[in-house]
Amino acid sequence: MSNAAELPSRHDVPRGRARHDVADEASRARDVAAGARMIRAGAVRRAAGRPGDEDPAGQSAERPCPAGIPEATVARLPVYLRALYTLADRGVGTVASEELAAAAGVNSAKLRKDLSYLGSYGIRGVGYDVDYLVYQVSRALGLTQNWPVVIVGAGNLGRALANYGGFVTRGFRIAAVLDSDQAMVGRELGLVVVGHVGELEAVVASGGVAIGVIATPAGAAQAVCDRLVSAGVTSILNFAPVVLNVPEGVDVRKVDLSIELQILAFHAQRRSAERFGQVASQAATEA
Amino acid sequence: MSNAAELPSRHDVPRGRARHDVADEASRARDVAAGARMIRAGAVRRAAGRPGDEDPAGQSAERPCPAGIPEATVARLPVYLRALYTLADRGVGTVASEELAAAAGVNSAKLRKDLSYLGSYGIRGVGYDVDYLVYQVSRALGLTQNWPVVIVGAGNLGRALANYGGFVTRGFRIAAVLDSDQAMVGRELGLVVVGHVGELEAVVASGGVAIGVIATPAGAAQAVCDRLVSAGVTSILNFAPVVLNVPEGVDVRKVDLSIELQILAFHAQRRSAERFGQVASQAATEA
DNA sequence: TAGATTGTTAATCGATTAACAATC
DNA sequence: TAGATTGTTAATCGATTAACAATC
Repeated sequence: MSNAAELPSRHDVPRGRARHDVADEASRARDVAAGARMIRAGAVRRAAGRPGDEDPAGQSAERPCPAGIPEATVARLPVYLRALYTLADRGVGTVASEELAAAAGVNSAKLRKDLSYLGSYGIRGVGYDVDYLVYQVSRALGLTQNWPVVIVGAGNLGRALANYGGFVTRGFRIAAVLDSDQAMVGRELGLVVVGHVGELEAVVASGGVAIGVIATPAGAAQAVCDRLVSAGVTSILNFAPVVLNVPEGVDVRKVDLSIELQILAFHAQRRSAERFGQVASQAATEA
Repeated sequence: MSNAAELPSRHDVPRGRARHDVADEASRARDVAAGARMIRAGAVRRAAGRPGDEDPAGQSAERPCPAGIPEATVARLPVYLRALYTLADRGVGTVASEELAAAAGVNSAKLRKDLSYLGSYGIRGVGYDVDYLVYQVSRALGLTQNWPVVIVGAGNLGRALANYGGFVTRGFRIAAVLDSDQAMVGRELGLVVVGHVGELEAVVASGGVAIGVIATPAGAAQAVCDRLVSAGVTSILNFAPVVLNVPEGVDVRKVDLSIELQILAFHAQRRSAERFGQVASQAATEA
């Protein structure tokens, strides 16, 4: 199965848009070697290297950015992608960097620079084709694959995650939700049934799971992490409030409510301090 | 009520630690003007300005960092604070930057530089007093106040947040959980009863709420945000997958599961690409 | 004192941004 | 062509880090 055929399908989204040949953005990757199909053919070709390079094997569509994309850029691509989907749903066919940047909450120079790391997918004087850019950003992020994810911990948070719609959408699917509590095992959450955490290794192996989500209490997180890593998981999203120790080559991202709240508190305090001079915040002391 | 008296209490945590005069870290801020109580008196004085400055008003303890703390540092302070609490619970009285940095998952130079923005709270040749540093970091973050928080949205996520223990702990308390669904109103979540979202303005006003958490569906988030802002909330933690528009002076932080997953997917893809050359990841295509 | 560790310096690195030549 | 907008340059800004003087 080609990657292109796994482009997250948006054809289920009702739209009444007037635009060219949308149905087959996905097919573009397949027959891009056929060349100059549309206005964009030049841009696609250029993505492989310098203008004028011929890219005879048609690999530009397969490997658009051999050089590394800066971390800060990677972190913003999902935001752009979301904004692009919103535009597409509104029937917008083409968008200028200024508009897209506004929708994403960044400035346009940053947006253009970020997108330039993926390749030259815009048209000077015109803007970016929304669907085409959706496809290119999706592909850069690895979302033309469908990543199976295992969620460990079926407490409040794990249940929230399993029921979270955005999870099942483009690029990810829940392979399993596991819990150590037998009372939890067997319950239906979203589309899956909670399994016992003892199945962790089997689920990872049989499901080809590369991404694990830790939604356990803090005390259990490191042990679960160790087991995920031993089983072959190399990407971990950690909701437990602990710093996980992982070997080289394993990627951990952390989502931490209390840290976010504390950062907000810092700024709130600073604002109060500015308003009241040296006196502490009314907002908090009143309560 | 003085700020110092609102230092988040840790006396409920069972500990068997051998250390000096712990009971009254909180009181330190009150009588710090009394001066040289301990080895640290010198450091405290210096925090106000250059070594040798006299700081006759004793304001150093009230305003330790007149200059701005870098954003990157602010974001790490909560991580240090957590590591410090863990050390304190283990009965550790003093910690070197190398150890604390390891516990927090950063390098020691960064840790020392970060802490230096708060003041000079270490002792050369010795390290940092754990309890004292807990207090100083807490104060820098504004956690010596107790911030009332309103959570809007009592769906899966809102319920998870309301039940989240870390929420109620040091520095924050849930003033209300609100939902637009009458079927939800009246249910008990953690320590509070779900109210109707119509009460939002009243709750914010009467509770002196400065921090709002948006845990609604994407479609409702901007409207809720607007109402929170109108009501006077200037710090917002947004779990809805939308870019919120807020006026100048309102601080929004975003927690977004699908963005984190997408960033993980990017790195996972890159690792597969490195392993297999140009071929796409097995992990995902197998499944 | 001698050993240890902080707080700070300065060099390096990466990210942001305005401005504009390229070009649609 | 003229107007518009991209992609890129270069300057600026902020963050990281190793190294070490200060000093406990």
